[in-house]
Amino acid sequence: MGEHRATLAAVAARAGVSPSTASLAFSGSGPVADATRERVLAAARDLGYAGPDPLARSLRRGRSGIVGAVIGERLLYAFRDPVAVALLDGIAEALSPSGTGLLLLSGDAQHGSPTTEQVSRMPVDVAVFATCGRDDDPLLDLFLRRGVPVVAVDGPDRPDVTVVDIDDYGGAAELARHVASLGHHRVAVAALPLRLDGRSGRVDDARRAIVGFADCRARLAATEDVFGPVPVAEAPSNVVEEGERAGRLLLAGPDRPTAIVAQSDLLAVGVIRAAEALGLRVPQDLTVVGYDGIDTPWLGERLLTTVVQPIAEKGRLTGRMVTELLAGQRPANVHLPVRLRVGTTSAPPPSR
Amino acid sequence: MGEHRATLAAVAARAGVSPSTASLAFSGSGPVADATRERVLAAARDLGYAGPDPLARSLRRGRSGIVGAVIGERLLYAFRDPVAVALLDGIAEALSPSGTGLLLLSGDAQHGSPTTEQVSRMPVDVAVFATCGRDDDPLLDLFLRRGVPVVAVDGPDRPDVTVVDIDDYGGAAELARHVASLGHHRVAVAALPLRLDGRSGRVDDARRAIVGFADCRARLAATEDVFGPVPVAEAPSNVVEEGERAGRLLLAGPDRPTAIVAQSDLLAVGVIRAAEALGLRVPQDLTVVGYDGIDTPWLGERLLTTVVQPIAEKGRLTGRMVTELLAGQRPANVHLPVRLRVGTTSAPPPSR
DNA sequence: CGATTCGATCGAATCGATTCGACCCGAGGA
DNA sequence: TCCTCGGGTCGAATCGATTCGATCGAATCG
Repeated sequence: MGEHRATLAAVAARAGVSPSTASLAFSGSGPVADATRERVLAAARDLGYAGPDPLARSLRRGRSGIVGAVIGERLLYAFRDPVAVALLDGIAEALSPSGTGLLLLSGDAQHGSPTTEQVSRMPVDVAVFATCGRDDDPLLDLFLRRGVPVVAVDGPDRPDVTVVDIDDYGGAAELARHVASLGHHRVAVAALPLRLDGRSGRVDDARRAIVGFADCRARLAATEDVFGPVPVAEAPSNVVEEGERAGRLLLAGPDRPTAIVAQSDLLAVGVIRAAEALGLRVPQDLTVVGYDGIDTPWLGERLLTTVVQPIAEKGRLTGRMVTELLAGQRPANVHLPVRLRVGTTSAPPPSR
Repeated sequence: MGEHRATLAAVAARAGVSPSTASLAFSGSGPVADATRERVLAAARDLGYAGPDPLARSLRRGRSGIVGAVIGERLLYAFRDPVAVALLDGIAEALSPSGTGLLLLSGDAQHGSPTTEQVSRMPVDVAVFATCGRDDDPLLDLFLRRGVPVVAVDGPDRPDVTVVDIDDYGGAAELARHVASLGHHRVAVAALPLRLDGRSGRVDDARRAIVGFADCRARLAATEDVFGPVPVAEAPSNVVEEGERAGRLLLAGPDRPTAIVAQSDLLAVGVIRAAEALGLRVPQDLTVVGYDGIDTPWLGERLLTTVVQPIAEKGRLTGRMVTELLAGQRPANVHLPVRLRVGTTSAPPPSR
């Protein structure tokens, strides 16, 4: 165990060839006589040499063969979000043929987690900001300064990053018009995190000023462009439980809304749970709508009224952007359309 | 864009110090006068130098700061499996303080995916076989040959790898005895993949001989030690849909079982769906039991009878094993206990 | 006041491969 | 027969940092 691992030079020496030839024998690039290759491979076998050291190879080549996926929250939360998972899967699938690996990175430094500096020191060829396209993410700048190309999903619209996003505003607006056309006036919003700092609860003006996520901001703007200013409860992360908390909060007040616009399907499921815990029927007593268009097994036969985004395609396209960047190209931004799906969780408000 | 990125040497030259001093100024290890450090940092700022190149640093240090997580199937499938996700989350959490990254690796080479060779060339300090502790995984040997320590979860019991697993046999046996004590004799099994080759359907003797996964094998053995040989339907991956297919298959025959033992909760949910589609009531007409003890929102108020494994702890412990290996130690194997949870999906067989 | 120590800095070796240009030699063309 | 051409091989530079040991001046100690 103490002995050092065999190196390519050692193998070359044993095979009686120069290191350069040994390298050629392994990498396959360049002409090598079959006999020589055999000799090198045999020597490698004798010495227990399992191929060139990835680190040395990467240093020389100038690339690591690794793509970083920045996910904002704890792995657990990101993985509970079907949208994030599908996205990562799409990236992984697109990357697979080239043998590129996917490295999970945590964006926001929290208790015990590595510093942003540390994270940006990871050897990635491209960084994908998967679930946290915050406008002013320091990590984003760090990667760019380092010369690492960045793809931002639903991310900030900056000239130096490639953006893949959906028509957040358009979808949210169409959804809002649907709710309005049913006759609702008293509407409230269960919002995605405005910023990843763990805060939750009712959003006041000060808090509202710092909305850092493009998607969250666009959806909220669309809703308020239809209904005017509405009460907003913020969930600290995109999970059912937090949707339930936000729902309880919104339904507790004296002026109970007749419709709640949740900024994601997971939050919507939570809101529905909160409503039912209070004895409210959905949609008879309360209309609840979501965003994303994921499977919602929690709801049984009911179909959530929501905006369906092309998740799988988003993932695939993101993956393609990455491979293009790896190939040295500068791909154009992509803006995907969404579609309103009217389900069984929206209805006219109860007549008083 | 064409100009080469600044190097530490360039920064050192501009600051009027030697590269060694500049290195010290960045890494912080070793004594550097404050004034000197300032000068170096200023030079770095001028040159747009964002810190040492991770690849070079890794080569010199001999470690990459990356841990590989080998997940057997497509990302999408692994992420749909709450057990796998919780495991990864636990690892990520344990790794977080040290700033170590988690690299997702696909174990089994399939269409379009990188070869096993390619995967084993990733610069990882430790490899965790997260959801695919196949006994004879070639990837496992490749990593070991390369000198990369391996942690196998539910993995093969080999002297050269660290194993974290649960009492699969014990749990499955207790579960089987529970089912037997209810009076069931005609029992069938909906099995996890015996091997990751996409095959599904009824398992004959030839197929049975190649059970490659320790957990799957142990659970099956325990069931048959109680009931004797039973019909087995194999799911090609651990998702609800495949459980449903397996369920339909098992329920289709002339000699319909009165109880189906699913090797995971996800499969059990699928089996229940299949049963209900056939007009069978669970548990009155059919007993269905699972394994894992995850949340099953699909079942509404019903509680699955299952074996609960300590998922979160498994993840944490796996993470700890990894950090110990990174510290150069050789941790001992861990074997976690499980617990039978009797829910509302098991009952005596219908009287004829 | 001479000897010792400590802090700050520097030189040079090293990590392990890749790759460019040069070189050699045998075969084919003029 | 001489010249080219190209397959096969080798030397040496290079990728970009880290780190060990040496050096040097200043401060401390006896």
